[in-house]
Amino acid sequence: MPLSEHTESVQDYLKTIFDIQRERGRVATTVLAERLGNSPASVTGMIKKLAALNLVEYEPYQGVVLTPAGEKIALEVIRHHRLIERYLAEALGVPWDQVHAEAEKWEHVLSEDLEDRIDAVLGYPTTDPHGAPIPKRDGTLPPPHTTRLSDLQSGQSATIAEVSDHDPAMLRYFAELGLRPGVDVTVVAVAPFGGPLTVRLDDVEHAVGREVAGYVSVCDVTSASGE
Amino acid sequence: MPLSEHTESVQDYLKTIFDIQRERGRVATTVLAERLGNSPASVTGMIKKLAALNLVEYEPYQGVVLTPAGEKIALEVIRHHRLIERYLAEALGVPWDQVHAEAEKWEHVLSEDLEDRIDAVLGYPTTDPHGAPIPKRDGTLPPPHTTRLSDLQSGQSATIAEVSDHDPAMLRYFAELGLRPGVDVTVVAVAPFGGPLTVRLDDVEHAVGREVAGYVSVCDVTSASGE
DNA sequence: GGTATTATTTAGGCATTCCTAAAAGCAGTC
DNA sequence: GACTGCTTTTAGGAATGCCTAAATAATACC
Repeated sequence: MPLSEHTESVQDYLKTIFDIQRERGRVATTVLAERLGNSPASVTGMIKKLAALNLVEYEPYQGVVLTPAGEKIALEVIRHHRLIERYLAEALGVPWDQVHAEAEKWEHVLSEDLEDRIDAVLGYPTTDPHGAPIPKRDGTLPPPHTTRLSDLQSGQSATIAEVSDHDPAMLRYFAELGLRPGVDVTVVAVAPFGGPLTVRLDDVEHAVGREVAGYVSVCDVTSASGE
Repeated sequence: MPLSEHTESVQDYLKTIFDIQRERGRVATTVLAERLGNSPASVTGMIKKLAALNLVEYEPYQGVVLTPAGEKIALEVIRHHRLIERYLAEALGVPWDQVHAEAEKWEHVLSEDLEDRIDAVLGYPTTDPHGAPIPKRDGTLPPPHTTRLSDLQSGQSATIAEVSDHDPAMLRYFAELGLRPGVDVTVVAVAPFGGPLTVRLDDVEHAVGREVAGYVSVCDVTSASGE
C-alpha cells in the first residue's frame, strides 16, 4: 500500500510516531497529541483508525507502536521530508533553518518520480540540512546519534552532527550562533548544577543552556590532551 | 486575503472558473462540474460558498463570474501552477507533457518566498512549457491567443504558441508528434467538410483531426506566397 | 402554448478529522 | 486500601466537501 493511499493526516501521525518512538520507545497519547498540536481525544480517535489499518499496534491506555507496515510509510514520508529540505537549501537557496515548514507541506504531494529526480540532482545525499539522515529508498536508516553536546566535558572538542528541528525558534537560535552540522566546537567550560556550557565556535565563545545543548548531537569527540 | 487563507478546493474552483471564463464568459454549473470532475449538485453548493466569500457573483440558474477578489486569487494559483510546471521541466527534467499533474498538487502548498526563488532561478520566465503565459506577481496576464491551428488554410505556415493541457492523453499525443510551443508548422492540405489537416512538422507530415487542431494556438502566420 | 429535455438546485447523507466536556482508568501517597 | 491527580477514553458535535435522488426552473421543439 503506497504512501499516497493515505491521507496527509495519517502520514503526519505515522511520521511523528516514528520520531517519538526513536526517542522513547512506546508512544503515549499525550506526547503524540502535544507534538501534533491536537487534543488527546482527537489522537485517541485517530490512533484507533491507524490500528484498524494495521499501521500501529494499539493497547488502550498503553499508547502505540508502529507495525512494519506503519514504519515503512513513516520512513517514506521522512525520506520525502528530508530530501525536500536538502533540495530547498541546496538548489533554491532557502536558509537551512527555514526549510522545515515548506517541506512539511510539500512532502505530502511529492510523487515517486519527482523524488527520484531530486535525489539524482542532489547526488544521492545522505543527510538533510539539520544533519538528520535521509532514509534510503529501501527504508534503511542509520541509528540515531547517541552523544549530545550537553554530554561533553570541559576541554572536549567535537563536530556537530545534527541539530533538532522541532522548535523553529531554537533552530533560528542555532543558525544565528553558527551552530550547524559539520562545524567543530570546543567546550571551554561547564557550569555546575546543570548550568550552561561555554563553547567555542569559529573562535567566538557562547554560553549555551544545558537543555538547549541537549538538542544538539555531536560526533568525533576528542579530549584536549589529544585523545 | 492571501491565497493560503483558502482551501485547496476553493483555489481549484477559482482557477477553473477563470479558465472557463476566458473561453466562454459566464460559467455554467454543469461545465464547471465537468471540468472539476464533481457532480453538478456539489458545484452548486461550493458556488454558494464562494459567493458568500465574495469571490464570485452568483445568479441562480445563470452560473458565476469571478469578482475582482476571486480573479486575484485565481491568478495567483495559476501563477503558481505555471511557474511550477516550468520549473519541473527546466530544472528537474520532467517531460513537458507530464508536468501538469505534479504542479496540480504542488501549487497549493507553495509559499510566496519559494515562488520568488523559483521565479528568480528560472530568470523570470513568461510562459509555461505548454506555451501558456505565466501571470506576473501583480496579476497581469496577456490576452489569450486567438488563432488556432484549425484556422489555418492550406499553404500557410505558423509557429506553435500554445497547446491545451486539459487532456493528458491529447498532451501525450502532441508530445509524440513533436507539436510543442516554438515549433514551426506548415499546413500542406485541409480536408473538406471539417476533415483533418495535413501539417508538415520537422519535415514529416501528419494528419491532425480538426478538433485536435482546435486545441493548438499559433502565432506568426505566413502564407506560402511570402505574406 | 404545452410538452419533452436539459440544467440546476434542494434535501438528506456520508467520510474525514478536528473539538470540548465528562467519564473512566491508572498510579502513587498516606 | 482509599484518595488524589494525571492520563486516556467516550460522548456528542462542528466544519468541509463530496455524493445520490428528487424536485424545480429554463429551454427548445412541435
